[in-house]
Amino acid sequence: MRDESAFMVLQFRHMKRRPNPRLDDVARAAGVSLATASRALSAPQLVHAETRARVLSAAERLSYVPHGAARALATQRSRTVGAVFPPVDNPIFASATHALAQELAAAGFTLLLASHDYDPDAELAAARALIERGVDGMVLVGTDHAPALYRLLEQAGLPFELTWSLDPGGFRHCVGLSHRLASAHVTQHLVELGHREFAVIAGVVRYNDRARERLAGVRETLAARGLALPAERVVEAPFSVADGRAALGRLLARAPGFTALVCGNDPLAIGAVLEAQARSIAVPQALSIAGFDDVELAAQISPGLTTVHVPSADIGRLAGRRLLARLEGKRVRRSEEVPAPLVLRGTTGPAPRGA
Amino acid sequence: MRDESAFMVLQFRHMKRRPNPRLDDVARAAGVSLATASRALSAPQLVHAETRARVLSAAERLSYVPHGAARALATQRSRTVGAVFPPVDNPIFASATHALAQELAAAGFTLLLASHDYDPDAELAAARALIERGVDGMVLVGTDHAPALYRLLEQAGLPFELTWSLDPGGFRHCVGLSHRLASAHVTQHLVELGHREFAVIAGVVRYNDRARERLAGVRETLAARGLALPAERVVEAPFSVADGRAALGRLLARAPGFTALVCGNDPLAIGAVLEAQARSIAVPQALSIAGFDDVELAAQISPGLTTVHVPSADIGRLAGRRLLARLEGKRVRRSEEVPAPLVLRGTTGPAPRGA
DNA sequence: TTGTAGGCGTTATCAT
DNA sequence: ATGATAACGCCTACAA
Repeated sequence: MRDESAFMVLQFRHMKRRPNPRLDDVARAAGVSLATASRALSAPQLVHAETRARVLSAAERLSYVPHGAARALATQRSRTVGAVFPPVDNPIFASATHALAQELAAAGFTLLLASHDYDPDAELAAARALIERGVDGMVLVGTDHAPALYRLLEQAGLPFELTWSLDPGGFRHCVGLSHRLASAHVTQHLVELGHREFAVIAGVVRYNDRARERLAGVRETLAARGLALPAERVVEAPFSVADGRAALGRLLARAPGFTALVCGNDPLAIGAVLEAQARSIAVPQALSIAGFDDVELAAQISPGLTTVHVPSADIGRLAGRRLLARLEGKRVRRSEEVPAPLVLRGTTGPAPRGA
Repeated sequence: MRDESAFMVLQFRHMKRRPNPRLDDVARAAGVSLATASRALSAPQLVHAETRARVLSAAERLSYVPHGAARALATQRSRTVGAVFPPVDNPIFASATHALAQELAAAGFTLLLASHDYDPDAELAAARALIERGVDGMVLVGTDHAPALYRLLEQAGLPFELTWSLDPGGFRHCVGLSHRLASAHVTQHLVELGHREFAVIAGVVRYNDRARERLAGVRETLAARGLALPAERVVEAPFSVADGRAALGRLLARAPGFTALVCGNDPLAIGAVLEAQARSIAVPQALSIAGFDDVELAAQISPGLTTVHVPSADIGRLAGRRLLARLEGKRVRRSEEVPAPLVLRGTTGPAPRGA
């Protein structure tokens, strides 16, 4: 029972707003018990239609807002899902975040979002914060995570989905693609165009299985054909168009003579295209360039960027859908692969004859 | 040792569905009362160093995780902030989201994120969901919100920050800039370059005060100079490079003869530049083009895009910082303006002589 | 410095 | 169909 006198004192002393109405107040206003009011709102079928109407109108009149923490404490579920993403300002993660949030909202769930800068410790800390907040499930990106994070999730019994990548062990829930395979397809395509001299601008591979696998895909494919990929022909660069430009500059200074350039992501590739054009290197006549991700701009620059289409919004949506299904006790297949087709546009072409 | 305890816990869970340890368990393991354990964790200075150490190690050993909902219920604060953003996949919002999340995390707060597609009703619903989750504060974008949303926030006594825009009434907390003024600067710059025939690709102005104000800035400036801006010279387009390309096409078909094109945002402007180049319209010799936002790519295309620099990450960071300050009872100035300088690059130049 | 006990706002298990 | 009443896990006066 609330202490009305304390409430009055507050009124007089600080002119404080009256506290938000509780279910208790709604019940009283509707002339029913607390229990009935609760049922009327969260299990309407259990209550007489007329009573229910009285409760609902009372709630409306008082502009009652349920208290999530109290509900969470009583039910032991928060209707909340956590996601910890590397820089959310990477456009591909941004669209996944949006899709995930929408998918969750449609089911009455809310997204708790944390981000970090490709730092496993920061990721662990962020995840811990989300778990304390009582998220019912979690979405992570890729498979490179601190062992302590996996332990934490498993000990807490929290369902989680890995995204973008497929779990190599195959026993964790994930929705993504084989970056190695897709990258191999790109490389293969260039080999078939007659290219023999390759260079690579890889994303930063540390703590990033996607970047690592993409690079491995190039390496494997070239090795299988007996083609060399000397160390000077491989540079790592962070994620931006400017980095792509600079990286191409470094490659050209260090080990010119390549006719095909495979990039770890689209911004890097677009940067490389811009830099090549600025140096009057004809793309694709003198240099073929391929990217990865298929961001919007890839189709808009000219020539259009050959790349791998990664359905990032779908990944976010699917991760949400799968998590929601699991929370309802449904079973989903452990590993879900999304299609990641090679998209051929204008930046790749036959190797120049003289090469 | 650490591995050992993890192993033991797993063993235990296997044999018996042990619920997660509560503070109670920690207290018992440390041989202190529940209250002391609580203080040791959330008000360490109130507890004897040695006792504190015992509690902390017990918590560690049991891998205790505080129950956020219970804590929130008891303290009436969730250490959580909500943000409801229009499509988070817009890169400018993405970087703000990232910065906001980081700023909050540094203070031990977590971000609840919801997004919508420029629909005030969806926004209202999303905000309501966040409020139910007990957020301590809220971040909104712009000033175009359902009156019911403002009522809701004020009734709940929730502190909130409007971002990107400045509140015209000047009495709501906000951190942003005058889109009208910045847009006027862009227009002014083009007028000074001798342009007299203008066209505009505006963002969709419905439910979007930023787009509306930017358009108004162009209109006002031209009107003040006695320059016309006929209706056929203004098109609205959603947010994308492809839309920018198409929009320029429409303008050229409908009312050619303009020498200056002001765009509501950078993707639209970049699309226009690409389309002009595809049509062999020299930029800026035959057509000057200006954007708004200064996304990364603006500086990378050639010629570089003249635009207004909007410090979106700063906006996110500041919104977080201001909200946190207010939650600590500090006062912040109601309206905080961020600098939004005009950035002159290569897409704008003197009007062609013959025009 | 530490312990005891009441309360935070719901849900859920009982009766009725 | 409805009502009374324990939980739920933690915080925090108040007492010792």
